[in-house]
Amino acid sequence: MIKVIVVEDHPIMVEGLKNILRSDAGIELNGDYGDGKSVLQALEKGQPDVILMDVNLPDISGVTLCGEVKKKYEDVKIIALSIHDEQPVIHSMLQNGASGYVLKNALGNEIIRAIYAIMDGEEYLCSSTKEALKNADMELLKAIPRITRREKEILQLIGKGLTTMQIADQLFISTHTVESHRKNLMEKFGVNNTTSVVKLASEYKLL
Amino acid sequence: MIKVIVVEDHPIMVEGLKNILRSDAGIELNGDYGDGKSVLQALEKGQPDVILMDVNLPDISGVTLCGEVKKKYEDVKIIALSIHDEQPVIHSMLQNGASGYVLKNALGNEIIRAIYAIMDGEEYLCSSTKEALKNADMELLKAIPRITRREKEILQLIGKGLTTMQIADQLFISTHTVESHRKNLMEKFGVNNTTSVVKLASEYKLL
DNA sequence: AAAAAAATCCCGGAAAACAGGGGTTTTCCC
DNA sequence: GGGAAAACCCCTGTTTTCCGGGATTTTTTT
Repeated sequence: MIKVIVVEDHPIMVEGLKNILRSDAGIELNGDYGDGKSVLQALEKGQPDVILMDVNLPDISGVTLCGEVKKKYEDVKIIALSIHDEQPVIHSMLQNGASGYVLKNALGNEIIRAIYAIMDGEEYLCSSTKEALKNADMELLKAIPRITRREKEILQLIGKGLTTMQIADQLFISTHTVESHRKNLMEKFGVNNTTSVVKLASEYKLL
Repeated sequence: MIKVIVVEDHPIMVEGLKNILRSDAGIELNGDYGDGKSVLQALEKGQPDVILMDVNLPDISGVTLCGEVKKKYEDVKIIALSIHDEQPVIHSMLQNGASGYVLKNALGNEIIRAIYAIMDGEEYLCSSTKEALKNADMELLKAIPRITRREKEILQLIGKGLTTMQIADQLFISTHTVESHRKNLMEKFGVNNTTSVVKLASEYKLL
């Protein structure tokens, strides 16, 4: 029996997943958790074979959670579940140790297939995910940029529509500093204006 | 028996909803559809009492679909299902005739409760939705701005990171015209820079 | 304790966006 | 069909952002 746990904050979705998993005799559902903290606690008392993990959780990002789980329990396989097909999101999850990536618009049996595939040591990507990755060559694929606390702070204020000067005033730093951060954000996101930074940040749920 | 149909593009979610609806003896599930077009077709051959409708569909926006369905079949009650708790989204759905709004992180029985409530002629909002609406007084609530074809086009190009001049070139209009549209977008969204426009548009899934 | 990363500050010129004005053509409603 | 509103188009001056370099001081990590 393959032991599976589900990490997902939408109860209706959990309901659907339970249903799907129940339909397969070789899979045993060992509990579900609505956020990152509770699953980390639960793992201390024993690990499943596979975690089905939503990428958007209420407390911490799926990318971070995935990395932490794999660091502590390297044998646990993780399948990412997501509504995003943005390449950097997919890429970041895989880099953080996920063995599979299945979009939420996938059919139920793709989940089952994914579980068996990764138990066989394969990496499983659902068809839409493959489609999304196909166009870019893996080498050039950008991950979600890692931004610092301060940068995030400034990003959020920019998102609120504040100008450089207003941000400087609010954080008690000079406008030059704000501009530096702005510049670094553009650099990290690989774009050349703040609008695009905000758009990407919004897509990656960084705001 | 209350006849219900589900409009939702995530099969796993549909699975969960089916499960929940099956558990109630007074509700009968009359089919599910993955996009707006197919549900409009299906409605021509007969209407249910209630439609559970996802706000984010692959083909048309839930807001539009809701309006169209209500225009043709005013007796059909609609419950919006959504992951967003943004006020303008909620407001727009309700203005377009939805009788209920339930967030996807709601518990299964909230769906059941919502169905019965709206069949009694009430309006049903789940607790998180009420929370989201509470802070703003209803009078001032902004709906999602209605933008024109051209404006949307320009919005998308801005979202791609193009400058005014690049957009002008691409659409064969002058930079001044682009700036006018930019201005109108800011006006309609009630903000004073493009970055905020893009952020909001992204939240409302207008890009 | 050394090295790396983050956060802070600085400049000047070029490029773009913004604000506030105007006008013409569609579209929609009565 | 006619009037109003919306959509679309254009212009000028001012403000803000962007780009290209810098530099110094804290943290954090190894």
